[in-house]
Amino acid sequence: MATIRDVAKLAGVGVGTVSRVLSGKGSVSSKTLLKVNHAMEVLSFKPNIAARSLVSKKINTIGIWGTETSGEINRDTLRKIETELKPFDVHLIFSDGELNSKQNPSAARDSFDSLINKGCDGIIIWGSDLPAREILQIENEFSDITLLNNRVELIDDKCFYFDHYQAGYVCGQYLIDKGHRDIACITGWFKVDDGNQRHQGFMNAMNDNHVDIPEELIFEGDYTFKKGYEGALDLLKQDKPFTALFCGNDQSAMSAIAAITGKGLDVPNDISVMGYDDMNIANYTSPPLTTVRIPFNRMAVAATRRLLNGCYDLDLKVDCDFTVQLIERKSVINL
Amino acid sequence: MATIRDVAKLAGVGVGTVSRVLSGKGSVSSKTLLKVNHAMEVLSFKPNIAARSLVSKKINTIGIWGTETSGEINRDTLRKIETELKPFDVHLIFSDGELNSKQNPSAARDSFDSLINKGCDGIIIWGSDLPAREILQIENEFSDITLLNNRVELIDDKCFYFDHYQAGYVCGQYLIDKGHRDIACITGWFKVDDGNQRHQGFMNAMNDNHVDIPEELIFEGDYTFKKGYEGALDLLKQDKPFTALFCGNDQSAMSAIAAITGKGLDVPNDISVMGYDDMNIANYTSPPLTTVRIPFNRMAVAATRRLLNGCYDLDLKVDCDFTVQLIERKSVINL
DNA sequence: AATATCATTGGAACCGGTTCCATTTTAGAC
DNA sequence: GTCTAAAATGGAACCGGTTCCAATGATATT
Repeated sequence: MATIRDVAKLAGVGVGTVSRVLSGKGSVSSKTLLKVNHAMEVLSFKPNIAARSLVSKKINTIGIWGTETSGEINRDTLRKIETELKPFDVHLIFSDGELNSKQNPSAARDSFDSLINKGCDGIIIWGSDLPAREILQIENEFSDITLLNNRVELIDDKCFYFDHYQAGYVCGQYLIDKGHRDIACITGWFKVDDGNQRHQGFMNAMNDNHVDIPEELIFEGDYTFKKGYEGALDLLKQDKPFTALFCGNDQSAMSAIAAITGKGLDVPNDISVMGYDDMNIANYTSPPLTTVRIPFNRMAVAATRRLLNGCYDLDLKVDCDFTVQLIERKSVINL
Repeated sequence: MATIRDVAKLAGVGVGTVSRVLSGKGSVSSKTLLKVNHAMEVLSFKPNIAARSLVSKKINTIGIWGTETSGEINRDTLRKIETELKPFDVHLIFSDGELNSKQNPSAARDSFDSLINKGCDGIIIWGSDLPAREILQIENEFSDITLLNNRVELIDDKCFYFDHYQAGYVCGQYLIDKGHRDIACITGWFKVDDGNQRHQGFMNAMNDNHVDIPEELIFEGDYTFKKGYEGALDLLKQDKPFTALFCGNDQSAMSAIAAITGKGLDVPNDISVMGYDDMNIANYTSPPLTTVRIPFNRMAVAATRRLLNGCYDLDLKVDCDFTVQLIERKSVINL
C-alpha cells in the first residue's frame, strides 16, 4: 500500500504538497497538481483512514443504538439515515441493545458503551430504554448525541419525538366515530414511554366518550408478531365480545388479523382491526390495514441532521414538525 | 482526553509498560499493574482507536454490501451477524447498493467502493449484483471478502450459497403433488442469479410432470411487496384460471394474497399461494404461508465466520451444509 | 560471592496522515 | 532591472498508540 511519502517521492515534491492536493486546500500550481495526481494514479494511492482520524479526531462514523423491541429500526429507516450521511462520507454502525440481554442483564448499556469505545463521532439513541439520568450523563461526557422517539427535558433541542398521546387519542376517537363501543386492545410495550403514551391517549379518548373497556380486553403486548398473535387468541377466548381491536403497532395488528382469521372470523366484518405506525406492510395485509402514520423516517432524518450539525460543524436544515395522519384502508368498518 | 503518556506519567512508569498492561502481553509486575490501572481509572483513559488502527492496520470493522432487492438483508440477519462479531469487538457497517441508483447508474459500485475506501478489514458481498469479473478483481486487490447467496467459480471457498434450483423444484413438485395443474407464477428478479435458478427449478418440475404453464401466467416480479400485489392483479385479469400461485419470495406472496383477497377470492380455497424464504412474516400472513425455508441466517453466520477467519487469523468453525426444508402452513390446499 | 537466567522496564522509532512555518518562486508594478 | 506581495513549496513536528531492544533488577545456581 502506497503512502503519501511514496507519492511525494515519485512526483518529486514534498509530502505537504501531496497533502494539499489531497485536501484541495492551500495553493498548488497546476503543473504540480498534474504530477501529483499522476503519481497517485500510478501507485493507486488510497489515503489511510486511521492516520487521518488520528489527526482530525473524527472517525467519520456515527452510531445508532436502540433495542430490538423499542421501535422500528427497520432497514428502510436505516437506509434513509445512510442517505443523509453519504454526502459527508460518514458511515453508520449500529448496536443492538437487546442483544444477549438474557445472558447479561446489563447488555443494553454494554452495547451502548461499545459504540462509545469505538470512538463514534456521534450517536443516535433510539427509544427510551435508557433512563434519563444515564442519558444526561452520557450527554455530559460525550455531547454528540440525539434522541429519537424519546424526550429528555434538559436536552430538548436534541430530542426528536412524536406526540404518541395525541396519535393514540386519534385512534380511539376514530373507532368511536365509526360506531364501535365494544373495543379490545393489544397494547404496546409498557416498559417504553411511547407505549404508555399511545395507550393513555387511546384510553382517554374512550373516557371522554364514556366508553368503558373491561380489563379482560386489554392485552399487554410488546410490538412483536408473536405477541400480537397470542394476544388476539387470548382476547377471543374471553367472555366479552368486541367489534374492534386496537393494536400498538402494525406488526401486532398483522398477526392479530392472522389469528382472528385463523379462528374462522372475518376482518373487518366480524372484527375491525386498527394498527399504528403505517409501516410498509400495512399496505399488504389482508385486508390492508387502517392505521395511523408515524413519520419515523422523517424523524430519523431530522435526528441525523441535528447530529451531523453537532459533530461536523454543519448547518443542515432540521425539520421538527411531526404530525399525526390517519390512514384509512380496509380493516375497519362503520358499524 | 487522556493519552497513554499521561497515564504513564501519573503512574510513574514508561509508555511501554502502560501498553503492556493494556494488551495483557509481555510481563508486568503486580505492583506496577496496580499503579497503572489506578492511573487509568483516575484519568478515565480510553485508548484511541485511530492510533491503534494506524499500527495494527486493522480497523475492526467489516462491511456488508448488497442491493435493496437482491435479498433479505433484514434486521434479524444483521443482528445475527453482529452477534458473531461482538466477541471479537468488531463492528459492522453496511452500504446499500441500490441507493440513488436512479440518479446514478454506477451507484452500486460506488457504494461498494465506499466500503473499501473506508478501509474495512473485510466485506460480505450479498447477492449476485456484481458481475463475477468484478468480484474476482476485488478479491484480487482486496482479498478479504465472502460472498453470500452467490457463487463465483474460482473462489468457491469464499462463497456461501444455496441450491435455489433444487428449492424451486421442490416447490413445483409440491404443488403438483397437491393436485394442482393450473399454476401461475410471480417470479423473482431475473437480473439476479438466484431468481433465475429458483424459476428454472420450478419450471423443470413442471416439465418433468408434463404440466404446461402458459406465458400469460408468468409475471416477472422483483421480490417487492409492490410487484407482488400488481402481479397478482395482473394474473387475475388474464383469461386463464389457475388454482395455485407460486411466488418468488414471501413478501410478494404476502402482497399477492392481499390482492387476491381484495378481489373477493379466498386463499387457499379459490387459489393456493406458495411463498419462498420462510421469513418471519410467513407465520403471520392470513392465511399463514406455506413456503420453503432458506436458511439465510445460517448462511450469513457462516459467511461472517469465514470472513473473520480470513481477516483476523482466527479458526472459527464454518458450517456449509444448507438444505431445503418445506414448511407447510395454511396457504396451499389439496385439490 | 560470582555468574547465569529470566522477569521487568523505559523509551526511541514507527505507523501515515495533517498542520504550520520558514523559504523559494512567480507575477505584477514601477 | 528592481522591488514587493502573493503564490507555491518542503519538511519537521505532531496525533496516540504499538513494537522492539537495550538496560536494569531479581532470583537461582555453583
